[in-house]
Amino acid sequence: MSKTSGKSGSERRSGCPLNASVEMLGDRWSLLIIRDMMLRGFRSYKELMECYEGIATNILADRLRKLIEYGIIAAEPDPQDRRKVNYVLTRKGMDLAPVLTEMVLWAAAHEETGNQQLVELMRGDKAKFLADIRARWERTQAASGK
Amino acid sequence: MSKTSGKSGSERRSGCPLNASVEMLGDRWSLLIIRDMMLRGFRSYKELMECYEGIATNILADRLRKLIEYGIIAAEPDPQDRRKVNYVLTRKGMDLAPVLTEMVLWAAAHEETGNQQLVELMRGDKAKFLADIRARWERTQAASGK
DNA sequence: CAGGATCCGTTTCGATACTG
DNA sequence: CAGTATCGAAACGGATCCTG
Repeated sequence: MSKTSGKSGSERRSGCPLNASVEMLGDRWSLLIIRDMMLRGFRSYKELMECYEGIATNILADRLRKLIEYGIIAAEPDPQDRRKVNYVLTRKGMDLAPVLTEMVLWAAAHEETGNQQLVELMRGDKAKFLADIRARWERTQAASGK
Repeated sequence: MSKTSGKSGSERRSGCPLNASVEMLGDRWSLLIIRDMMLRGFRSYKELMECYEGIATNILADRLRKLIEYGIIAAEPDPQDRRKVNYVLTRKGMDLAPVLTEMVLWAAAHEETGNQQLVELMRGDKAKFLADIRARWERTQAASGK
């Protein structure tokens, strides 16, 4: 569908750093989903759904699908309950941690914001903060048998 | 506009860091506009327009208006040619430099990307890179009489 | 000519209802 | 619980027109 003018932007704008990534991250939900998986440890559709009550079921499903397609998250069966699906960050997704951190710090500096503890944690020792969440991620990777 | 259901998300999702900011940055163009103003020194409607040939005039105008409204950029008359308008980053906008930098580095690590020189510059000494672009910005501020 | 505003067809989003 | 189907609303993109 949609062959009105051939290329709808993505192809035209490639070659410059960021253009392709914005294609994925440049929407209202993706960054929030990644943030909550990274910083709050969310893993299931339900957790994400309840968090932002505003999101529609189909939108959440769609964003999760696209994030998977893009290699930022992966869906894997829950080790305890094989019927359940857990969404986990891939390494590529975890590598977004510095971006998210800088964004939270920016937001904290320029907007009213909640969760000052988290902000302080980031601001105090950014490198340590990043190392810590990465280490936690490594452990979950090991736990899930990867 | 858009008063279909009273509160369209922003109010419901406040309190958590990032929610409000994503409202502004979470779209396909805003981050690219900021990047080009910050990293490539773009200042005019025309420069931006020609850069991403894909963007429609009304969309660019709309994004510029919203970025101004949000305090990320400002419009001021060109000192040489009073008919022209220059768009410049505010301090709040410049403070996005670390975010942009991390994003570019992420994109460079995980996507094919152009402009490797820029990436190398960032990766080599991130702090110096950030200090440099901020210093350049300070100079333009001084030059425009602010 | 730069910097938009307006109109219009197309694409995407989002709320609700519904389903395995 | 974890989504899919549907359908109206909003955003987008392109072309054109307006204004200083």
